[in-house]
Amino acid sequence: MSERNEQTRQAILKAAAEEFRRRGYQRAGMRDIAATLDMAVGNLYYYFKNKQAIITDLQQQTVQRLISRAETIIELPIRADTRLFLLILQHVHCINFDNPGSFAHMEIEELEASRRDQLVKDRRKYESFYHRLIGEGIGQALFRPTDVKLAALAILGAINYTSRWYKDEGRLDPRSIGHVFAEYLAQGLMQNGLKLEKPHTDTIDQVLLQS
Amino acid sequence: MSERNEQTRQAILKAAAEEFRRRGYQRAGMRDIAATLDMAVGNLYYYFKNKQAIITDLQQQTVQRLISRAETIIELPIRADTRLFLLILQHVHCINFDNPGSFAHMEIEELEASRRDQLVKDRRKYESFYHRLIGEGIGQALFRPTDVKLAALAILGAINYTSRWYKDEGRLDPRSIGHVFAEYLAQGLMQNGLKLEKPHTDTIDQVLLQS
DNA sequence: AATGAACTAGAACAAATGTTCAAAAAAAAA
DNA sequence: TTTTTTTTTGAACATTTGTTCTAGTTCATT
Repeated sequence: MSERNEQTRQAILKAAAEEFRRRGYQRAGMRDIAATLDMAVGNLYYYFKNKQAIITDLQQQTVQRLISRAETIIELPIRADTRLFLLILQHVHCINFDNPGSFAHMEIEELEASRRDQLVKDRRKYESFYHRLIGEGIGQALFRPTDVKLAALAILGAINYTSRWYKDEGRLDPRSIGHVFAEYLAQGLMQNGLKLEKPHTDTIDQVLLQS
Repeated sequence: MSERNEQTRQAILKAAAEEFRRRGYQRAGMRDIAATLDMAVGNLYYYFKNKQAIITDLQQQTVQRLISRAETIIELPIRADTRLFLLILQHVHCINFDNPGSFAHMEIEELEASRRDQLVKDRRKYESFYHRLIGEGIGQALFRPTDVKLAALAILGAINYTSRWYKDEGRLDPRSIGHVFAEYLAQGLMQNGLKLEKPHTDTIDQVLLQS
């Protein structure tokens, strides 16, 4: 793999993500993606086996970044609610800034079994960080008792939905949105009377800069 | 329009919703929908102008029900947080029980302009109930100050995402899920130290039975 | 039973889709 | 420059898609 090769590959991924975000995975055709790059259709197949390989690579890249950051966050020597805040903020930032559009298409049911299984596995792994953190918070009586899995699904739903309405030209940037979401969704789990402890600004910076 | 006609029409809508939920709007073909009903493809076009008309009708039906219930809820002589609880619970119930699958497909960008505009208008109207209720709660110092529109988007995201993972055979029914979500998402807005006041069971029943 | 309307069937069509392939062009190596 | 490898092209193919159309069947009404 040459340097040039890898660059083109990334360019294709970027264009595809953009197209998937604009028109959805189904509607975005290989010809559209090629056209964005002033490239012939067939050339895409020199870099990717097929269309599924593109969306899979895209989502894999994103979920790996999410997991990598989550692993860092969960080990930080700070309160569970503060870590949950970071986890949420980072996720919003990732899918709207670092890897925009890669999570626009969520229906993975019809991917080839092997690709789908790997993705599902990684997503589960990422979700488990939420489960662990929420469970930990409940155990420490920081959070009130609640259904851990449902809470995680609520949080992830709110976050992932952002990629449906977020626009670069909009009123708020991903970081601001992430901040509001993190505060709302983490505070909502807190025991009555307890107040969420937000992370320091430099801790946030540190997390968002990772990989 | 005869009785028979209307029945078949509804049967088609139901089958289509099921198919859309299972495979997504794009992937669900007219032939699939017809096959579910043991019906010829062409016959679908006797009842609906085209595929877009089906999804539009489906979503219109759902959003009308959501609006209708929201109008009732917002006028109830109870606290704003309690009404927000009802609004959320009812929404979860509606898209997973009353009109399952109708919100599975959310990308309305490529509908004919007239259909899309009407849908967008109705969705905005429905969203505005959240804006009003959250704004009211902030005004009464029940909720802490926050970005009203972002909070509404977070709530709607969490709710609409349920139709991606909810299964009839699952651990929890739509009402239980709605209950947990409503409690979490309404409590999360509450002023520090204030506790959400849940509605009475019969109030909930009354709302869920409507239309 | 006869008539007209309501409904259904399924082949056919045009457009769009993902994908393949052989040839050409560009780049790198000799 | 010549040769070899890498990259690009764009036409062609097989499917699948939404949709149309005509002919047939079923149904209600008289």
